[in-house]
Amino acid sequence: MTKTADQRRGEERILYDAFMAACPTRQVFATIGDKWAGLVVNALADGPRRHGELRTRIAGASQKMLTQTLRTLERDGLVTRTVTPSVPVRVDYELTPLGHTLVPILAALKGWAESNIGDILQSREDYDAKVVAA
Amino acid sequence: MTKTADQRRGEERILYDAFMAACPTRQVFATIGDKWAGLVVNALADGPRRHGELRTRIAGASQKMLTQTLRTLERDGLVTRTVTPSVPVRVDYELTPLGHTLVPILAALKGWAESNIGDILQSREDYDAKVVAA
DNA sequence: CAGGATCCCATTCGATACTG
DNA sequence: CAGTATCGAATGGGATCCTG
Repeated sequence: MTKTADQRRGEERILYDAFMAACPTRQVFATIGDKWAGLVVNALADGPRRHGELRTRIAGASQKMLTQTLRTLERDGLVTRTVTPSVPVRVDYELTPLGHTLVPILAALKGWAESNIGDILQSREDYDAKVVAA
Repeated sequence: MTKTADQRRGEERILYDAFMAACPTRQVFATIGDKWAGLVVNALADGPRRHGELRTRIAGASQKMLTQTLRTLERDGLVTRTVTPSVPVRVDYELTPLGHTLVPILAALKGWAESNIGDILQSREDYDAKVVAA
């Protein structure tokens, strides 16, 4: 009976896993909270884009990450992928209706971020200054 | 002149770094898009909590991650950390006014997730079925 | 009770090279 | 042009032990 605490942790962890598996928010967060997904959705917000266009618009994303992100979004039904089998293949990505409903949410988040980034940066400076002093 | 493409990538990367450094949304996302930060903010939405309470409410977060997340949120000025030097130390965490303004945004995201999780899960099933078939 | 310090495994992501 | 495959570095995150 000495490991009661540890055992409890283990049980909590199992409960947590079950809870998480059923938690919609986290599952969704796993996709759209992704490093690139938000940028991609924004880049697609005002119309379809070709793969190459996205690479340009989201300069900095490696081709690997871009493809990977697009696959995830496609899997979740947020974007469609349309292949036109011409001579150099052409692939277009476009937001689905569901994907479009996400845009305002992201916009709200973006708005909040832009409104409060000043305070946050200031807070970080203060905090870091205090830590150095301590 | 043969490595033009590579060089362009490198230049894009530098521009990207500069852009990212100045992009408020991404900086904020780095904090609140974190695996645990959202849960913590939610757990604090309706009042201050002690460290131990948070551990219980967010069962599954290791103590390390909880502390780390709280530190980040504190640094960003979203929560306050109050130490009461009693015999067993007591530490309370509470959302700042700024932190509270984030709650509705998170709630919107949560609402969207809960509304659309069904479609998303269905889409994943369909997608996976197609992949297996291919 | 709160949380710092370590160890260590799993995943992420970028760079590079290759295919249709 | 779009995408896949592989490798290696970096990071995230959990388990454990220790302090005030």
